[in-house]
Amino acid sequence: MKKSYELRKAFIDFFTDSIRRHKLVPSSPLVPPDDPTLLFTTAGMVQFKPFYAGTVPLPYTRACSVQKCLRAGGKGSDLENVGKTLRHHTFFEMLGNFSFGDYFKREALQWAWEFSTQVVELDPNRIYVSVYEDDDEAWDIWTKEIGMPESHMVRLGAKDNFWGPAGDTGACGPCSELYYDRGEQYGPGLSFQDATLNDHDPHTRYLEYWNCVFPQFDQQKDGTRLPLKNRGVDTGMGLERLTCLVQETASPYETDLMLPIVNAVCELTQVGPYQNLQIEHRQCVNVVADHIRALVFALSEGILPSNDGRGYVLRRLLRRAARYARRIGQDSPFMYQLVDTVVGVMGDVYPEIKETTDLVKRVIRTEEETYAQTLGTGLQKLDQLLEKCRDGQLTGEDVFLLCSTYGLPYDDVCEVARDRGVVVDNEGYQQCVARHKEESRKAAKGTRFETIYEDLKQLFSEYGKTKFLGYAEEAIEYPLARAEGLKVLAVFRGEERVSRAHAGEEIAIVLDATPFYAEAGGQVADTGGIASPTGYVRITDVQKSSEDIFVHYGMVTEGEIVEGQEVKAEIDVARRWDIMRNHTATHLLQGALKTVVGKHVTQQGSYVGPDYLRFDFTNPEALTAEQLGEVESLVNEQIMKNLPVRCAVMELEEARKTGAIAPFGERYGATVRVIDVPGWDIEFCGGTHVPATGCIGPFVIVGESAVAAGVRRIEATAGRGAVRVIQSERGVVKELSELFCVPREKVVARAESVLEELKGARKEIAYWRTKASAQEAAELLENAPEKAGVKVVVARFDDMEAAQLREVFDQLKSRRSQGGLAAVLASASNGRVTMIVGFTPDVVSMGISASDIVKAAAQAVGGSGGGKKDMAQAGGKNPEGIAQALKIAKQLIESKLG
RNA sequence: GGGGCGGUAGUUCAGUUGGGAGAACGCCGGUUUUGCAAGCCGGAGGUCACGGGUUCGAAUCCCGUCCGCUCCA
Repeated sequence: MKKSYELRKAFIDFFTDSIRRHKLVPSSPLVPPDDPTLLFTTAGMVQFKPFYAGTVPLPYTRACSVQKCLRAGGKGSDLENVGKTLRHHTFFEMLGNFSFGDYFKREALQWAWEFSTQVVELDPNRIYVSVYEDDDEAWDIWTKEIGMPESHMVRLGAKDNFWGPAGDTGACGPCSELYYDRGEQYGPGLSFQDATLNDHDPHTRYLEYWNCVFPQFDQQKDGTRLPLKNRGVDTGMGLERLTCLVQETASPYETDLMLPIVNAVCELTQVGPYQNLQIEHRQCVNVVADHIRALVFALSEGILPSNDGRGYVLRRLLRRAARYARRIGQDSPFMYQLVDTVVGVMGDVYPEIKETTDLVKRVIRTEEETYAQTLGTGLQKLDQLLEKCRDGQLTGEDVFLLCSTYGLPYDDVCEVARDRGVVVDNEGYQQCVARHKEESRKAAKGTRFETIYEDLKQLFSEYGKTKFLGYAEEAIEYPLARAEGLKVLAVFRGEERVSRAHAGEEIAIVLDATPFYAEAGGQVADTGGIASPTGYVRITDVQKSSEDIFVHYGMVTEGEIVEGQEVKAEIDVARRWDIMRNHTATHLLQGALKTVVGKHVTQQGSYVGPDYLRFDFTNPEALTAEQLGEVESLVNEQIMKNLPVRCAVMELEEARKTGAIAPFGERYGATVRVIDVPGWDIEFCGGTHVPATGCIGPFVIVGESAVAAGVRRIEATAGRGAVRVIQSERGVVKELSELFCVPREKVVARAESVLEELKGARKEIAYWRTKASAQEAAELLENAPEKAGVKVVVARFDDMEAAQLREVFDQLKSRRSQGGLAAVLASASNGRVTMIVGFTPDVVSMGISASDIVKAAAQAVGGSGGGKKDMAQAGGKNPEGIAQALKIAKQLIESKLG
């Protein structure tokens, strides 16, 4: 029986042989570089999209690959199907052969047939085929040239046999799919046509295993389809399914690719042997086995679970797996223990997952633990809501609240409610979900280039991408700050393309070439100005579109600017120097971190601006003060060596050989810039740098913090920013040393002793204050008139706060153990009045409210107040009125007592 | 990108039209005990995330920022 690794090899050998001559291309990362329309690589053709579109020169016209794919978020997600069917996966490997303007349907189909029947020796009589409804060409190739009987054929509509595009735009076209009849035991008497046309194949008797797509259209953002520049072939065969057919297992989960993982799940959860499980329980195991593979691969590429974008997809994968595990009685963290199994099965083919094993385990475990906590608080909240609901129904709003706010899955809510005999308002819940989705969708529209997207696209087709002058040879030695003779290609005011714009208007400008760097790779955009013969524009931001059109945002400050004009552009060169210093310093920092903290340090993001830089990287724990000091020293040493900073543009493959760090992967076929600080750091980078490290000047780390679980952030500054930091810190120390009248090195000890003294003094003050107020309280009480068994104390203290007045009242109360007490106390300080009125409980029970009294009295001091019946306070701005206020309060209390 | 919830003692949290910052556990001291656990008595520990605003007065209301959780895109 053929093993999965033999099948991979057989496929590659078949297509790279001397007849077929395909170029073997390595799998691209799961995160497609430079394709924001796509969350993940969902098919083998993703990395070749520009080849079909014709936006890059073709390095070859035939290729084949074994591509790791993830279909778990966004368009083309199979997440919900995993567990429901036996054939779906979120993570899988796709074997594919591709033609870009080279061969077309005939060769593609013949080779698919040949590989199926002769190389892996599937039974020709059990192969069936579908074609797109009006694709007679493919139909004829199958029936007339290959000899497929019409009884083995079916024509299907766009839903099944029109593929793509991957993402929102790009290559798409009709396809022809190969199916394999797995035999009577998976659907007795079921015909191929009935299975595919009517979806009558619950046990997947006819397993679709190879999709041959013939891309010939280029789908636009608005949905229209233009002819594709390089029409060709794009096939994809799921390795898991092929292996299932060749090894004749009941499902892909029982092949040598998945079974070791499946068995490990069974062992860890102690459910017993997989073969003995009921079908529902098997599917739970499948879900865990599938999702853990997806997680290991995605995490190894540096994505971390988070609450949006790709990270959110990972979080959902993990939680879905955890939820299914709970169904088979596993409610404590365990999945992190499966990482080794996955690496054992896949690590030889994909060595990248071997290098990150520890980090991946740690991330998974933490995520499992936090999910358990989320579920815990969610269940607690559910408990409260169930207590509250009396008529035996949980409203849709409540259920939605639990899901959207506390993250408790809908299924779990229903389950618990059912056990308590409570009905769930499913309809109301669905309404809430629909409303929520609608609101989110509305809000998501209107991203940066949405409104002028079509115009930018047209500019691209007319003029090509904006030429960035900052990469020019002379610019590397010294930033190219100024350029003349540039042409204004377009001017935008808001969403509208205009021919001219006037002083005072906020606009966006596109030029044919520019010295301005557009924000990318963490480096902020340049600022500066654009001068035309008739006006001047102050530029504050520059962004580039996915076609590399630079859009300069700014305001017309003088005259007017007109489309078609020749203009001069000048960036703020001092600011650019600051940015370049910080950027090169960032590279030195990465090198230093790898040296001091360890090789596992990988970049998670960065920010490079004129005044400081930020660098996020993977590390499980905070750096110690010693490590930070060492990193800072190492960076400064590299600066002092004045190393040259070299920049080279080369092919990706060539660049890889240099050992350059490519943190987020690169699209194949592209040329890349490599920034090399010899002997210290080499990485792919599109940013601008100083010519030699000596230009950086001093480098200072200003902070270290956590960004997410397993990710730390260092903030630092170089050059002028660093000088400012040093000067300001020296200033602080100097001031302190002068204040304390001690030399600098004794400042800390002195501050400590002063704090200690202060603490003691405060205690002492509190002690004496209490004692003094006790004394005063005694006297007050002694001299106070008594009416109806209630002592009425009215007194003025100055320079006391409300809290201190209350303290006096407390003293009075504790001295008046028998009989009632009413107190009115006031204080003036800094031209403001504070007043409190307090009663003992028996006074309150006579129907007098402290709050009413204080309100009435406060009017005399030009203020207001309020509080409770037994204690109220007020404030005012008129100290002269205190005597009057006290009088009013006294009279009111006495009249009520009387 | 948008919606919801949250940030109070070392920890888990309470704090009800805005009016004395609290509980439990943990910690320290004392007492009891052969010793330990437990009990009893006492104590320390808080920029109520941060910054503005409203108010006589804000943990509480409003606005903004940061962070965490969560759902959707």
